[in-house]
Amino acid sequence: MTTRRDCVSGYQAPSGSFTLKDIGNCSMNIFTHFEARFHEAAEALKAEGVLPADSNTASLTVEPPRDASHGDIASNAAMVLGKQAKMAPRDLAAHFARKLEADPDIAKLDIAGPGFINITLKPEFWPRLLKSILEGGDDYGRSARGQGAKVNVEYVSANPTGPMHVGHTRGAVFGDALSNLLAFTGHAVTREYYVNDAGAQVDVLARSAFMRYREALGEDIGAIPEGLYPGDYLQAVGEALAAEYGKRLHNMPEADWLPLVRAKSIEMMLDLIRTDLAALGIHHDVFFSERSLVEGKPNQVEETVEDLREQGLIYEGMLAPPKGKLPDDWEEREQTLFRATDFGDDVDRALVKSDGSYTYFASDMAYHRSKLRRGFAHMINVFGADHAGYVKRMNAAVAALSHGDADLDIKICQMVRLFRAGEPVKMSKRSGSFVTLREVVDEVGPGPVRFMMLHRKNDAMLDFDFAKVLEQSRDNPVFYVQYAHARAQSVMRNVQELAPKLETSGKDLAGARLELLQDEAELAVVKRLSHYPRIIESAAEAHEPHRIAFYLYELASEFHGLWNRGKELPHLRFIIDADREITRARAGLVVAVAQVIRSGLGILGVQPISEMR
RNA sequence: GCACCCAUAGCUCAGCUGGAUAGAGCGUUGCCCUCCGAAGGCAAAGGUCAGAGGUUCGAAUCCUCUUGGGUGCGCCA
Repeated sequence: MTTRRDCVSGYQAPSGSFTLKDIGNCSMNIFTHFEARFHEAAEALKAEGVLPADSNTASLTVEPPRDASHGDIASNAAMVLGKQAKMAPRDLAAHFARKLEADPDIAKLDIAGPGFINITLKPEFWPRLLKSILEGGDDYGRSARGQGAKVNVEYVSANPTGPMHVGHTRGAVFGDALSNLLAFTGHAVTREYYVNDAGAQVDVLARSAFMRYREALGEDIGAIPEGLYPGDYLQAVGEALAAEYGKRLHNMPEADWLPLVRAKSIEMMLDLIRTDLAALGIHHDVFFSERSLVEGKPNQVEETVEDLREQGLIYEGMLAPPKGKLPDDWEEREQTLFRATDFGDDVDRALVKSDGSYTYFASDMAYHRSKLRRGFAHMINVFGADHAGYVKRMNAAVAALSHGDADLDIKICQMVRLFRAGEPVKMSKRSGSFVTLREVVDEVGPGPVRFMMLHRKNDAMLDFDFAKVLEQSRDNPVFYVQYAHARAQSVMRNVQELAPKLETSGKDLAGARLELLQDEAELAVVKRLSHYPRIIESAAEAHEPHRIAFYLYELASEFHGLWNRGKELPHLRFIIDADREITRARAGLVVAVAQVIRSGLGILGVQPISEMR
């Protein structure tokens, strides 16, 4: 397993000062950098006998303190180790302080509160850090933490029976952004879509398309019968079938035309879905066919069941009826069951239907077995809220199939409620008045859709207001972050106007006299920038891309604050005509802010804008 | 009946996997600005973190129960 220490284990220069090279493989994360220092100090204290040799330092953390007056970096080292050392935390903290005070980057070391060790870094540390941020460019924040591990992210997986519904949007965006995030942190990500092309629903789809086929041949089909898909998006399928087959399908028995119509319908519906997803900038690497599991030779579902049977995880038995409301057609019967309860599920799960075919769960097990066999020890599934009930059984399945060697994290995206200027948008499946993904994207654009969908924790409900996401105010985070980026770009355009010869790339500005940035608000922005790698790593570890959206809002807020100071105090403006050196240094800060916003938006899959209009 | 998710300021929500005096936006109140470095700025008030126990140096965060809301609940996909 990867731990924070892994990425600094090769660190060789405990007495050297902080440079890009030293922590290059640590994504310039100053917190992991100093965490390594604390671990070194702990080792030294073990050697001295202050700490027991077998002390467990796993819960030692290094974080930014909540209150800026507490310095730049804080650690709980003395508090988590106090008990093991049989010492008062504050006394142990003094030992850590003794070990760390020689560090050339540390200006001040305080022991505070119950035993926190607070570190204030030397003023010259920050210009060096800003320089390394500028030199890092688009790679600033990137991390090797994933160590190239293969991760399979399955998301969307909507039934190929029609266009994408707005309800699919959140999971689609979430899965895509999470994939970006994991790729940015050194994982080998495969983006996968499971196509449910084997069940009864695609037969219904085929029959629905067949109606449209007859319609395309000129027949008056009247109303689409109950139970079939009425959507007019199937007209194109009917026409395509008519063009391809003429009247030949018409006189065939259903058993003959159904596979042909079904294949064509699924193909066209997947094209439709791919187009919808592309409108949001989403592209999967693999579209995995459920049908391929049962049609393949040998049948992979059978193989899966046999595997489990050999492990003694399959039995024939009866399930107790669910308590409370009993299904109308409940009949007790013996069935083939998977011992899901051995792996934390509530009940054992049926694998074979009464007609002898496999259940959806059986093929889902085979599907995850396929993922395992394709070398994925790490899997993430993004589900909608309506599938929350499947989490336990899927985890049980993966635990059984992998013998506990693989992990599956199922992320549930809660519902999205649509509003139009504060009024809920009514949606009714019965009347067919549902809002499609495409309508939302076409109305507000992909950027605002993506940002807003990621601006909530995935397991909390989300309100999406068509009016709000286009509003130009601080209240609208999409605007506020984009505005910061546009402002930064605007400053740089002005800089170039003033000094056309000045090189304004980040790499060039890394050579500016960044130590001239001494205003409190300027340093606050640099410090905020220093948090970025940490936000990235924690968001990746927790599988929570929304943290990036919130970070960007904070960064934008800090940047706007700096801009506003320039209004009150002209000497703090970014561009000082009479002082090229300070202008260049501030340009470096502005470019770094724009760079980090661009980087974060890139992970969220949002196109930054360079000019407000 | 059972399982899972949620509950934090008047409203909408963060809270970095257990840290210090719980944060932001909106709204409210009070000042400032009318500036194209535009699509405002500063400040203040506002909290029993749903409730009750427990775990420990320390809990909004972890455990148990209760209350209120959401989502599901034999072989459907």
